[in-house]
Amino acid sequence: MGVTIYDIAKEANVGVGTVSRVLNNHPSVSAETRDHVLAVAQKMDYRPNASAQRLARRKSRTITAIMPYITNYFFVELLGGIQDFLFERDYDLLLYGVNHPKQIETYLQRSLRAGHSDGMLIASIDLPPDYTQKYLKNNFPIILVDRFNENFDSFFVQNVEGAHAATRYLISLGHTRIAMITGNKETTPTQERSQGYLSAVGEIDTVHNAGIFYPVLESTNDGFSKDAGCEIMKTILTLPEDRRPTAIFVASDIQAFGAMHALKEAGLRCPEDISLVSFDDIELASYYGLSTMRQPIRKLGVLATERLFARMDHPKLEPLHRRFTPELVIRQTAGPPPSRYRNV
Amino acid sequence: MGVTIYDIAKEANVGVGTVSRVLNNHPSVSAETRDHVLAVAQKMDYRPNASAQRLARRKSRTITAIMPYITNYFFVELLGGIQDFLFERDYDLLLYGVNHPKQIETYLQRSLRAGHSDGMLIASIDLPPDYTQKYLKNNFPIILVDRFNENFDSFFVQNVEGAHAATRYLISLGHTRIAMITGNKETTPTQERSQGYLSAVGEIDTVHNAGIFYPVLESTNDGFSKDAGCEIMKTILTLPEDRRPTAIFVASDIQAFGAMHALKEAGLRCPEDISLVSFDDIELASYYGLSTMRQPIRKLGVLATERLFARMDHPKLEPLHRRFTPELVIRQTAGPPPSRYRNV
DNA sequence: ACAAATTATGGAAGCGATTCCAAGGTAATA
DNA sequence: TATTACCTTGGAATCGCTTCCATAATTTGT
Repeated sequence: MGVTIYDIAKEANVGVGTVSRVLNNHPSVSAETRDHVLAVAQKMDYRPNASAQRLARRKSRTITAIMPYITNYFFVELLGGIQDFLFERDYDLLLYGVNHPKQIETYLQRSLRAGHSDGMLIASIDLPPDYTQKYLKNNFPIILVDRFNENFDSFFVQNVEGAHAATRYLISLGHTRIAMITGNKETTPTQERSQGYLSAVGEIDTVHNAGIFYPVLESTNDGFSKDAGCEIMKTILTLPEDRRPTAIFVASDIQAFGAMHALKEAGLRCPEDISLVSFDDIELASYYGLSTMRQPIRKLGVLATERLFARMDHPKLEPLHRRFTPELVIRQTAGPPPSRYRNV
Repeated sequence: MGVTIYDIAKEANVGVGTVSRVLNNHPSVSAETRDHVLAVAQKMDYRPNASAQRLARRKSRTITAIMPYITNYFFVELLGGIQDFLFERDYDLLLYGVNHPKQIETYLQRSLRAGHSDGMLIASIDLPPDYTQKYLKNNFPIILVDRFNENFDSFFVQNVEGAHAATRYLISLGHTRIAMITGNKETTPTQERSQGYLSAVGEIDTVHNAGIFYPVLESTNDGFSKDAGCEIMKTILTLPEDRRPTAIFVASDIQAFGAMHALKEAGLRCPEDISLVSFDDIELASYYGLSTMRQPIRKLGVLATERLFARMDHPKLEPLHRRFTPELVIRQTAGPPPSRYRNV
């Protein structure tokens, strides 16, 4: 089929070793020979065979990223951070996008084939325990993003603290009847953010927890969707007004969009009637004036990839855990409660 | 390092050929031998070496997708379509996300290495002419998405017709002073959509083209951004009211969001003061009531990938060109012009 | 019961690179 | 001039698989 280094060697009257050295910029080749071989390679339209190089070098110059197609924004932003870094290093990216939870197992299995890639980034996925063992045993370089595992490098935001800060902010505005809208119960962000929320409302006697609301439908995904947010808000609005929360901490921007929609449909205004603070700070949040907790997503991607390369070079590094504190971005969806409900 | 089929062969007292056949489900192995080999492989925690398989099989079971990080939505949606298809076929996806135009050349170059991947999807990128030649010469399977090239399979939407339909819709509502907001001049969608727009406004004598507005700043990307849309709208709003358009065809949803923002800031309402129709129908368009031209993005991804597999099986297929007609989705951002400007 | 066809198996020869080792040639040192 | 050191070079061995070919063992047909 294609031109091989043997063809070049023959044509250029040198050995294959020399051709290989020229192609890899090895120093011990005379300038003369180098130029000649290069000229021949060019003339013959030589293109190296990546598979053969991978086998011989025992390196794939490829890394794998596995992540769910959660919100578009998170996905793209993280990917952008990763890819910028890889481009500089001349590495390729194998992407396993998870549309359905059952795909995770398959993908993790594939990633275990030797020579498949040199390392892996696992984002927003809880690593199954048996795979924890497998990766540890193989000493395969992996980095967790947006999740914590003590055995592996982990880069994640402090969900508990962030949720706590968001709720505290609502309290500081004078709200005393606060609720939370969140994703499916079994997801990690839901659990951690709920915890932060509960601790904040529990701290002050005059503040009531008006309830934590989960998506009703058992959806295939994590429940962090516009529609879920909309449905949940509708449910909340069926409450009699004197028991209805005046402020809601929404666990994701995308749900907050849905919630705002439901408010608008019900003829209620935000923040005049109900205040919202959410979590993520996706691109459109700024645009629609959502007050939210900002996560440094792109930064997470870049730093995690950087660490992956460090680990590929030095497999024996101790696990590193870096936590990032989300930052409150104040915009227009949260304000004081309606005067009739104002602080005692 | 790892366990090879030779290790298994020795341990199981069989030849390597037999081990390979077992692992590949080749029919001519006795059930007995098969079970035994499988048991040994399992026991030794054998994991095949992907690089060696690629080299020996002369197949990488990988395809490459190269596409710009344009709007998040387009990107993710297309990728989702591609990946769903690949998952079924047990193929891997190598992703080249383009953040900056200069990366394109590098990526195309890499894709040309033999054994790198078995085929490629090129989305929303105009193929440089010299690469057209290279791919043709190599007979490397490539499929174009969202772009047309007569030499290759192309899956694309009819921009001209779509823009024409959008503009006609505004005209049908009674508008006579219409403008267009679009991306950078040199991009294909801008050119094609402008053409459709111009032909529509040119068809009727009473309708005036109030101008095609491009992004002011020379941005590194294509100009289809929220900010660009916002800036352009601000410029338009500086026009004296009797020369200001009553309707605008915006070449992308994302710019329309920016334009709506500018309108709101200026205290104008949509559609009461100015009507908008845009293009793309990204996820949030439905949510914010944007009237727009819908592109079947995911479908494009699935069909293109399907075709890529057909081409990998039969490299000699004639180029196939499939055009998709965008569909007008009527929501709330377009209505009749203010009464004082209503039709003569 | 014997030839022919079928089924299982072992193992050598690839796939196309990298890399190490031996060796030839040249220059430097004494 | 002899010895040592260094720079280039050729080519065999290797990476870990697949696959083809030859052969042995078994089954089928007559």
